[in-house]
Amino acid sequence: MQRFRISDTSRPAMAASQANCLTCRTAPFCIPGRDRQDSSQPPVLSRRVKVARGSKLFQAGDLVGERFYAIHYGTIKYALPSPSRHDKIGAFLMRGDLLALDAIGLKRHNGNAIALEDSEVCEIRQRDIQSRPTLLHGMVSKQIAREQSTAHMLRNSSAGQRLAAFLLDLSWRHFRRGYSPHRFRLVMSRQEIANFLALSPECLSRELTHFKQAGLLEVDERELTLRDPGALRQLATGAAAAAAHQQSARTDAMAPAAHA
Amino acid sequence: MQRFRISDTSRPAMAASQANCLTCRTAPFCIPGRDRQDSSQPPVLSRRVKVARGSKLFQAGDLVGERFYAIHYGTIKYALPSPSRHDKIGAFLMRGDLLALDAIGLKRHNGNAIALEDSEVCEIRQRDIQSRPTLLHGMVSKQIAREQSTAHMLRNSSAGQRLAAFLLDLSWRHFRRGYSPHRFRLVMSRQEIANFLALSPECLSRELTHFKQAGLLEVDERELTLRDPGALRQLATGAAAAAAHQQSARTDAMAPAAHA
DNA sequence: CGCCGCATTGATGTGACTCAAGGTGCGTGG
DNA sequence: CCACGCACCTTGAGTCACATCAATGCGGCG
Repeated sequence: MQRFRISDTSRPAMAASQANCLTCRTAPFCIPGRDRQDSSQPPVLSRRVKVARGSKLFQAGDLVGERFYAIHYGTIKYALPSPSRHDKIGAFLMRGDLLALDAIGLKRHNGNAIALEDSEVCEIRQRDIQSRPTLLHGMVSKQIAREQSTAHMLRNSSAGQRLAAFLLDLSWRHFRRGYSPHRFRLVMSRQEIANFLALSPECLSRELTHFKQAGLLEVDERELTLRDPGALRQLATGAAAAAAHQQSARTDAMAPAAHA
Repeated sequence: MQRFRISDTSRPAMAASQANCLTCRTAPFCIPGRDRQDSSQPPVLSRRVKVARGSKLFQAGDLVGERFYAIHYGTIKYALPSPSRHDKIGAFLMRGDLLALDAIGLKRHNGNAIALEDSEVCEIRQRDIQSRPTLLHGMVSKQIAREQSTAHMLRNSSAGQRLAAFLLDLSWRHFRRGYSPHRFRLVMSRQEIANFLALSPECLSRELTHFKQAGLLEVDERELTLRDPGALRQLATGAAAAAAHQQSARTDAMAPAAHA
C-alpha cells in the first residue's frame, strides 16, 4: 500500500555547511563517551552534507578519503553489492548513527550508502578525531556492537524471531532518540526489510499479519504500532523460560523494549 | 571421530610474559597499517597470557579493564550467551586476530572467550594504543570488516552457500598467515561450525558429504582438503553469472581462494 | 486509461530442522 | 584387559517453515 516512486535515483548529493558537535542537538544520540562536553578540547568540526531521498552518499568503489559520517537527520541504508540479484542491505542508519567507520582503514568503499528519505549527514575527518581517543573508542565500540548484534539477530533461525528482534531494535532506537518506542514510521519498504532480514518479502508480509492477528502490533501502510513489546521480546530471545533476564549497562545496539 | 575430552573446562588461564610487537613474528598478520615498522615510536608492549585448551580467557560479565587482545597463537572462539540452549558463537579467532575490541567502550564483556586449543594471547592496554591512531584505525577497520563479512555470510540463504563461504574464509586466513590454503585442520567441532553458521549439525554434516561427493573437497575427521576452491567460490557468491568479478585492495576478511 | 511498483494472499515444492538410530574412538572403572 | 559411558559424527525418515510461483488489489504516474 506504499507506493512512492523514486524517479531519479542518482541525483547528486549536495549543499554543505559547517557544523559543531558542541551545539548540535543530535550529539546526545550520536557521540558516546563523556568527554563530549569537554569544552577544553577543540570542538569536533564537520561538514554537513545533504542527501536527497534516493540518492547515494557514496557507492562501492568510491575513494574513502579518510572520512566517515554521522547521520544528522534522516535515514540511510548501507548495502553491499551482490553478484546475484539485489544488493544485500547491511544496515539502516538513523539519526546519530555512524556510517562508513568500517572504511576507516580502506582506500575504497565496499558498499553503497543510499538515503531512504531526505537526510543530512556530518562528514567527519579522521584527523579531527584521532586526537580524541575517548571519542574514537566510544564510536568504535558503538559501531562494533551494532555489527555484532546484527549478526546475532541473523542467527535467530526463525522468521518471526528475526522480525521481532528487528522491530524491537527499531523501537529501542526511536526511544533512545526521544521518540515514541510504540509508534513510529517504517521509512524502508517491505522488500528492504525482507532483504535486511534475509527473508522473502512474502514471508515478511505473512509474519506481519501473524503478529497483527496475535495482537502484538498494528501496521497501517508504513505506520507501525507495537501493542505487546514484551511478547515480541520473548519471541526474539527464543522464547522459552526467559523470565528473569534483566540487563543493564546498555549500549545503543539491539536492546529491550521494556521501556513502557 | 574426533574425540578429545576436556575434563576441566574452567581451569584458570595463566602465565604471563612481556612481548614486543617490533620483534613479534605474528605481527605481520596481526597489526595492519604501515607505522608498525616506525621505530621512532615507542614499541607497543603487551603482556602475553597463555590460555589452556577449553579454558576461558574471559566470560560475559567480567570487567573489561580497558584492554583487549590479539591472538599470538592458537584459536579462540567468542560466543554470546543465549537464553535458549547453547551460546551463539560469533567468531573463531586465530593467529593475529583481534579479540574484545568490541568491549573497548564497555565496562563488562558481553560474551565468553574460550580457547579451542592451547593458545597464547597478547593483552593490549587501550592507553598504549591510543597515541598511535594509525594503528588503532587499522585494527578498527579490520575488526569491523570481519563483523560485516560475518553478517554478510549469514545472509547467504542456503546451507551450502554459508558453508562454502566459511571454508573459503578459513582458507584465505590460513593463506594470509603463510599456511596452505588447500589443506588445514579444523580446530573446531562440527557442532561449533554448525552453531557459527546457524545450521543444525546434521545439515552441516550432509552438506559436507555433498561437497565430498561433488569432488569439491575431502575431509578426514578434522583434516580438510579443498579440491575445487573455484567451485566453492561460485557457490558462496550465489553462483549465477559471476564471471568477471575481480577484486583488489583486500583486507583480511572473507576473501577469495583464487590463490592457487 | 494502462503501466508499474508495492503489498498481500494462496497454492505448491523443497530445503533444513527434528527425532532417531548406528558407528567410532577415547577415557574410565570394574 | 575389556566393558561401558560418553562425546562426536554420520545417516535416514518425517515434518515444517520458508521460498517460489502466481494472482489480485491498490495507488501513483505517464
